Amino acid sequence: MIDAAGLRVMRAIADEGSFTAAAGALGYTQPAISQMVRRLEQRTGTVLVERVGRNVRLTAAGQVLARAAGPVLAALDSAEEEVAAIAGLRAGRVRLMAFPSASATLVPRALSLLKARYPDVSTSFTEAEPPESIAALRAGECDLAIAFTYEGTDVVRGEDDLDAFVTTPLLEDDVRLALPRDHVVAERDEVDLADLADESWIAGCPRCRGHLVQLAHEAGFRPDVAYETEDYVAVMGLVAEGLGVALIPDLILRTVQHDDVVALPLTPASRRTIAAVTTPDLQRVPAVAATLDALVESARSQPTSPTTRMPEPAFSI
Amino acid sequence: MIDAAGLRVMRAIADEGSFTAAAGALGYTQPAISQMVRRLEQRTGTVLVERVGRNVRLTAAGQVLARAAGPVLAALDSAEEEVAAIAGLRAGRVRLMAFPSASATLVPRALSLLKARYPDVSTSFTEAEPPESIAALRAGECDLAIAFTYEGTDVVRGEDDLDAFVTTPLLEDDVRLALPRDHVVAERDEVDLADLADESWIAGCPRCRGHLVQLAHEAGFRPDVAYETEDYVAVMGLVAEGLGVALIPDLILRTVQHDDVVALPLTPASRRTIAAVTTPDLQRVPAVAATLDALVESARSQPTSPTTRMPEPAFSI
DNA sequence: CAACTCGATAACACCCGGTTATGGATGCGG
DNA sequence: CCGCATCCATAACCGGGTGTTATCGAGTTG
Repeated sequence: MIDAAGLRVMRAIADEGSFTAAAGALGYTQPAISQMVRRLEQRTGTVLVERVGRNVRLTAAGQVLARAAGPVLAALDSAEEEVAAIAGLRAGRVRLMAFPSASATLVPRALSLLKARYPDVSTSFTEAEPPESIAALRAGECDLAIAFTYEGTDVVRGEDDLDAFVTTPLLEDDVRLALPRDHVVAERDEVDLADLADESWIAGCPRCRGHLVQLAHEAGFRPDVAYETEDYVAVMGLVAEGLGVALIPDLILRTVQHDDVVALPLTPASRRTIAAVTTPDLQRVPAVAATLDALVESARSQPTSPTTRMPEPAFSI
Repeated sequence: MIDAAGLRVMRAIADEGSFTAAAGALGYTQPAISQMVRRLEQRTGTVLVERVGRNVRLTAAGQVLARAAGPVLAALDSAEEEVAAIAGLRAGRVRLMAFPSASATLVPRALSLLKARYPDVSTSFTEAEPPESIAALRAGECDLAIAFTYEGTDVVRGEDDLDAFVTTPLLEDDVRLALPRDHVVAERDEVDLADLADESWIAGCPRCRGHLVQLAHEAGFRPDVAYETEDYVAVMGLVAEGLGVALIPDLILRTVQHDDVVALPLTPASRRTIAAVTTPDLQRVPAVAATLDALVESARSQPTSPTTRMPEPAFSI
């Protein structure tokens, strides 16, 4: 019934003492004020201003409205400012989820970039493997998920919600074979998986294990998975001790090294794609977009090994 | 930029969890909400709701608006209620001014009537003779003035602002001649002013004195004004002691009596009109209108003497 | 899989809320 | 005392904000 514009006008009249002056203060013309007051008066059914000679004066009811204007307009302005802050990246929040090996490299750099640019955007970060992070994204518990997929398969499984998500490729990461330095094939430049059909295998996360089984299947054998751990430091230790061989993404080798372990490229090459996933809506949230930018930049500045390269020019947003 | 309607919509969405439900709660249709949100989003330049599957969820910015809605709308409602209270006579204020003899009779009864009907309308009352009360009315220091005028002249002098004021006649009050009981003409039923040309006169307020001089002039003499006082009790005392004669409005004789004084009708009759004066604007203020009604009623219920009668049916409002 | 329901969109209508142009009234100053 | 400046009111007009109905596509559910 009564809106912010009305209050603004009443306050201006109270402050300025005349319709014309109020109009000037608000950037309106005088008739606009005149009509606004008339509308307000017939809406409230009360006289709001007393026309006295050439000027006007507020009645008791008019003063009530003029007095109410302060708090209301202040609250409105502050709400607007808060939203503008979010829009202008002077505020906002991004909830990020990433799988462990991204947490070690991509994410810290990206968050640091973001912090440098928009110190007032707050970020929260949770480690989660792709399936859970996508679920969290769908549930609205997360704004940006960093997931990976092995060649061929899609980042987001279940083609049902194809454009419910938008994925931005960040890195392509070669999968290498880790084996003890004293292994017979450790001398080679590259290695065929079939040559290791009889080895004991060490598998990582469930999806990585699935990928291993898949690759082995293509090479014509079923791998003997003797150990399973998601901790790649442990994997390296196991490999170094000669307890087995493992597939390890190149990105991890950037942070986890072991003198007694060599990591060879595979033939045929296998590769996983690391991508940021969000929803079309969230992607338009400034803080999310900024984080995405930071992630892309962080990925671009990763030390590139010969086998880890940038993905195709990202399917543009 | 952002108005109350927008906040109301955002809050409804937050409360109801869907556009359709929000529309229902607000009495709108669903597309109205849909478009409102879109407008808000392009005004703020920010995503406010996240479309997730079939439902929607507010983004951080959207939550800011939904949260801001509470205080703002509450303040708006309370302002509206306050104005409605004034309109509905559950609040409001009337500043009344009246000349002394009205203060004694008309006003107390009117204020008592008003208080009984609208206990929450507050009244203030100041005694003032007509010229000052009209000035106060013009200056906005008073909402309702009770003035009187002697026959012929207008209540509001200065015909310049004819319809700047609106006057409501309340009573017609005969002017009588007060003289000592033992005076030679005290036996008559009525008296001609010319018969008292040689008396000493006692004058009241400046205007009353002016009226006396005027009447005497018409009767063909200049009155010898020996005493001047605005206190009618004193006037009666002076008359009783035979120090002079006086013109006294009948209304005053209702409250001020003296056994040794008789008050006779004049020929030709002289009469003053007592009227309430306000401005057209103020007359439409409920509390003022209610006070005016009470005054009219109070006047109607005054004990009527044969010479004090109701005025012509009031020139309608 | 069908049905229901939700949101988006298009097309349309209305009136709110601004504009310009003009007139009447007030108050001031020569 | 009479213009003149100024203030408010009003008329006419206009754009667009804000609602409507109708329809469609898509997600959830039995």
